[in-house]
Amino acid sequence: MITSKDVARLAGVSQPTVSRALNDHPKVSAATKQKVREAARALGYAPSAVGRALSTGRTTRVGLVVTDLDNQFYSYVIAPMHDELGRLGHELVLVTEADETGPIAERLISLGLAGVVLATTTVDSILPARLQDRGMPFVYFNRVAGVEADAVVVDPSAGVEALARAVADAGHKRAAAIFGPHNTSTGEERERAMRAALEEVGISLSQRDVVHGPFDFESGRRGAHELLGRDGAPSLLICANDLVALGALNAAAELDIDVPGRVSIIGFDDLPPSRWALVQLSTVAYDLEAMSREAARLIVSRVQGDRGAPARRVAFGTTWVPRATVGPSPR
Amino acid sequence: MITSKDVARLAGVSQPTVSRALNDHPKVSAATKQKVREAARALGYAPSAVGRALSTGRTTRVGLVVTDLDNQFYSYVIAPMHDELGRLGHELVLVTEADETGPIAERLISLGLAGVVLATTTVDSILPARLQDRGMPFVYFNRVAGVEADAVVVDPSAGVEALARAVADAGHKRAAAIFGPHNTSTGEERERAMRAALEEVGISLSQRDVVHGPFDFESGRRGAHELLGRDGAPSLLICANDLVALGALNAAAELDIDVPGRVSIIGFDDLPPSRWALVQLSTVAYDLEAMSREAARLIVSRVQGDRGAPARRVAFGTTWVPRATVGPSPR
DNA sequence: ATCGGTAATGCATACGCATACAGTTGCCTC
DNA sequence: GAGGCAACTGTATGCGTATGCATTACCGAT
Repeated sequence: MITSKDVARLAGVSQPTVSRALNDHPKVSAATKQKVREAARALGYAPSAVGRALSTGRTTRVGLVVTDLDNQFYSYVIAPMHDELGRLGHELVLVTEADETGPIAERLISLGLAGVVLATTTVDSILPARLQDRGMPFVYFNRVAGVEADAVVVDPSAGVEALARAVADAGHKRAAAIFGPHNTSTGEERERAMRAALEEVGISLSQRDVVHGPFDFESGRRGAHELLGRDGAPSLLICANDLVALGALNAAAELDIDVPGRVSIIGFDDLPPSRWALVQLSTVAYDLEAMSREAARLIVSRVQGDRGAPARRVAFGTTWVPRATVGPSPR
Repeated sequence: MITSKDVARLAGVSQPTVSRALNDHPKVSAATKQKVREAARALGYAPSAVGRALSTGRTTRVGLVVTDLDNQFYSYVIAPMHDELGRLGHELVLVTEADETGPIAERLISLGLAGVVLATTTVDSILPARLQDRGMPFVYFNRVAGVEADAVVVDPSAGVEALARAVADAGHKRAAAIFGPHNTSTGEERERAMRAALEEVGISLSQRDVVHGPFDFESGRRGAHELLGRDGAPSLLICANDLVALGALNAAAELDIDVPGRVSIIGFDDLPPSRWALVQLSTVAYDLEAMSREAARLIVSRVQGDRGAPARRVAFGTTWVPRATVGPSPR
């Protein structure tokens, strides 16, 4: 390994001078900087992030904490977040932990992360409190929990209300729903917003026609098989997110149920597959890419100093995007 | 920050004893280990990966180098690779670099990565040679380049040959194709295998009916618009991978071309969306998850010592998976 | 010519951990 | 009862970088 000491020897200066020269310290002469830079280039010197981290007590690594990394939702989060972090001189480290009660806080500290983005916090997780105790900066992404902290969230109301009006106008009277888990703020909030909006427009949602499950394809597939398999099923199926809706759409195809002829299906997120011509899922959209980038910016600004600043909350609005999976209520 | 020195003070031992105790060094008495462990727990001590890395000259971070992180193919790679790395006590750091001629080798060294998985190497990339010069262990994933090194690859032949026989039996005589980029080993190899297999069964592939493009959805969409828009287009469209095929399928939907009534479409990879009831893409399958895990195991074993061992090459076989997008040739 | 001052650089050290090596026990053996 | 050995544990040090402080050199001013 090539160290700053090697560069120093070649440039004929001391090691600290190399450090200062390469970090563009103002009290190093231009001539020396030039000399050092040339020596560094000649040797192909790359400063060790490890040495720097130990010396400064800080790293440039940001952790993205996700429990279900195989959920495709995150593929649309990771790319922009990683890109924005890179732009800001930071790296992305993926961290999963099935069990948030375990020693994950210790693990995050141990990894030498500068800060953390929590993307799958459940409301009963003790992780936020632990992180706060330890002084580890963090940002909630999409979901929030008890502890006050920076957060990037979605405000479902606008999109959901527009959706409700649209389906009411299309003549739907009874809805079914596959909602998200109760222990996530996102699940609860969307469910609350949706129930309120449906009630507002006079669409009924019987307890018999509601199931809950994780935010994934299989949950949608299973839920739809259960809800749509029966006789006299509602004409409208509302899903916790797009992946659930895609699962439901596929279940409908498996059951040979016409969409939107017999049932209309609605998602939430507007992931790219929803826009496919083959799919054309009606959904509630928001700017997930911008949201991912915003989370990156928030955690970096938090890491770089303003530890004491009050918690910021950035909310992204939603819009209703009607596509081919919604139609008039049959009969 | 809580350090081993704090633990040492509380436990009434020296710092090195803490280090040895927690690393289960054989020459530390059981009583001392117990005492140290209790002190560590009481303080919530988490060993600093940074300090350890500096001291041992090694980290547990593995980089996954990808140019187009937003390509959904990688979402199906990242989850299992991350999981397997975690199992082996390592972390995954994502690294992208649009320009592989830049100082990326230096960056990889600088980041303090123990090893690297190259997932989007082009055959003309200088990165592998650079890494080899620097003594940075790496593994080719899916694609390979000039420098000899560990590699995890797909052998397309079995699946492609079965595919060719199947479509010949279905009466197809003329094919079109959207192949991958010429500067990727994967693109070239699949094209070669496919051309050979088609020739073997007497299906023609006119130069007019071939386009090349990146391995993504848009490439398939664009290519299909070009190839299928014309009169007298072939009855069979072969795509470089599933994402390309999904793009092509969607283009067909946009053009109102019946699949497989007027054209049969074939992919390569068997990504989960291909299995959706809505999609049912006929494709050449291999075990991408196992492949991702294998890459993780290879790089870790390389990092943990056997630097000198000869390069290993693990090839995954393919099978032909006929689904709904392939049918008999019209007329 | 001497001195103060400033700009530039070197010296010493710290960060947290691991490890070679040097002690310190205590116990066994003869 | 003395020497020796095993079993532990402490001391010293190094990893690569950054930074406070001391030092040098050189300038201008008196």
